[in-house]
Amino acid sequence: MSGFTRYNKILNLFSEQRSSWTVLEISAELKTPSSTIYRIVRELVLAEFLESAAGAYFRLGPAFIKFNRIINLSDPLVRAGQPFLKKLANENPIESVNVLARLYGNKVMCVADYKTPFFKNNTSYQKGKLMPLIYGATSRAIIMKIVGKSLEDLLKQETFYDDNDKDTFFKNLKNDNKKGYCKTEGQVDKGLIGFAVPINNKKLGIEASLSSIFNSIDFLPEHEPIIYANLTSYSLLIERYINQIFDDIQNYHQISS
Amino acid sequence: MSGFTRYNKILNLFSEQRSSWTVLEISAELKTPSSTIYRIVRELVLAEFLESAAGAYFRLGPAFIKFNRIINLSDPLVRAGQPFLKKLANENPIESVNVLARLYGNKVMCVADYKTPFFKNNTSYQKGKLMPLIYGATSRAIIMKIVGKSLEDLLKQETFYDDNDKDTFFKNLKNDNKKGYCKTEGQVDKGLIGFAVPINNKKLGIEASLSSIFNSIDFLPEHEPIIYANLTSYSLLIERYINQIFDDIQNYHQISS
DNA sequence: TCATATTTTCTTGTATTTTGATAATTTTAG
DNA sequence: CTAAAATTATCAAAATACAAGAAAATATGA
Repeated sequence: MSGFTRYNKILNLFSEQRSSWTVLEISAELKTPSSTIYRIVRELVLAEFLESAAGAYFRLGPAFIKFNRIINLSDPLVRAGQPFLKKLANENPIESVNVLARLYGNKVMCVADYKTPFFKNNTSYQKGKLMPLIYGATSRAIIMKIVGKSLEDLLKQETFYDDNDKDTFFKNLKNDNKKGYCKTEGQVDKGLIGFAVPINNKKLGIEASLSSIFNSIDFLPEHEPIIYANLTSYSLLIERYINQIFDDIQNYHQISS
Repeated sequence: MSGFTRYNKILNLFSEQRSSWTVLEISAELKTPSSTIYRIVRELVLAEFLESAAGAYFRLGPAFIKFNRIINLSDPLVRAGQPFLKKLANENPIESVNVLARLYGNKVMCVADYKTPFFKNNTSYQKGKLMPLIYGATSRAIIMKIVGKSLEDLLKQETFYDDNDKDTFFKNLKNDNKKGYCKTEGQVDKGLIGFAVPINNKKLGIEASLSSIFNSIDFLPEHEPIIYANLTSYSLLIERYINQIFDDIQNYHQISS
């Protein structure tokens, strides 16, 4: 273990399922002497990436809350998309969850969302939660704009159920590209139906999607064109706004240098 | 620069005011050769603590969003307090922002909040933003339960305007303790009035506060007893709930070991 | 309260990493 | 396509992380 890995391995032990660890537990898990772990943990506590809790346990520290806020205030995608999610929700014909998601390694992560007040179910897409790459409209809308070697690399780690499953996936992807949007039902959450369109900005390296998710039971076929129209127009607005934010950042850097 | 410091120094350059940096800029700022910075930045990008953006710029990476989510789902204070904020808001006689805040080093940080739909102004207390220790009810309610050497250490870094200012501060603190809650007007944000009560759990090492903030213009003296009663009863509920969560965690660790 | 157990820090020579100057390569922009 | 900019690779010297046990500090419980 060397470099940042040494710290990252410890931080990555802390999960939704297990959010507190003692030094001895970490030491056992990573097969590393406890004196070493004590030293590293002390460093992380000093930097507020960990904090000590009751009974010799440690948990993730407030530095993450601080940096998360900075991202929310400054990430061009979040900044550009966040303000439109509520508006999109209000223009949808039925109760919905609206999600802005992006590629994160070879998973998909929601970075902003808005749920209408009376939408009862929960989607699996929650801010910060990693989601599978090949299931659900939210994810597929992101991949549909990726081509060639990039796509190949991305899918390299995915395992399809069988060759037929794989063929269907690629056929759907092609179809999505023709239509301009994705639609899936029950792929990620039973009882929910999702629609998504891609959001891209090559200059800024943004590969993302905007989606609206509904209860299958509320959804009627005549809603589809409205949903699609809303998604499309808001995705264009967001893309335009991203460019504007980019220009602002450029100007800022030019002035201050 | 050694150990985690070397990574932390770089990460801490990224702020609300300046959220993207090039390697050369970092190198100049930290007076460290660029070849070294390139190597460290590469490590941080690999771990997704940074990500590369357009034009050779880097910004904070999605790892922070991921870990922030884990904290929201698992931090005892956030878990215990979050569900009550909306209820507290609804029982207040006027529109309000309701904040759960905690000690973070020698600053105060909001970790959860709920604003009633028609509250127009913004408070400075935002999730993840560091706030001064000695101004505002939210902060003072946290310090009021800290005594002796801990208090001394905490205040060591604070600079009071003059001796008179300092005296007033300690007199207020004593008074707050007698009343059981804090009230300040316009200390942090002009036009806002804040009420706060402490939330503590010695076993878990929690030093926090619960507060309701109102527009001064909406506030009438007869609201005060209701506000105070609400804050007090919810703070007790939250403290009890924290204990329950603590027991759950204890059980979890006993079962899994 | 004191004695005991647990947690954490300290100490040390040695092994491992990190560093930074420079060169080589890749990417970007016109 | 070319030139500039950004990034990676190399490698010996310098810095530091490591492991193991001892020591200290802290928590626990009768």
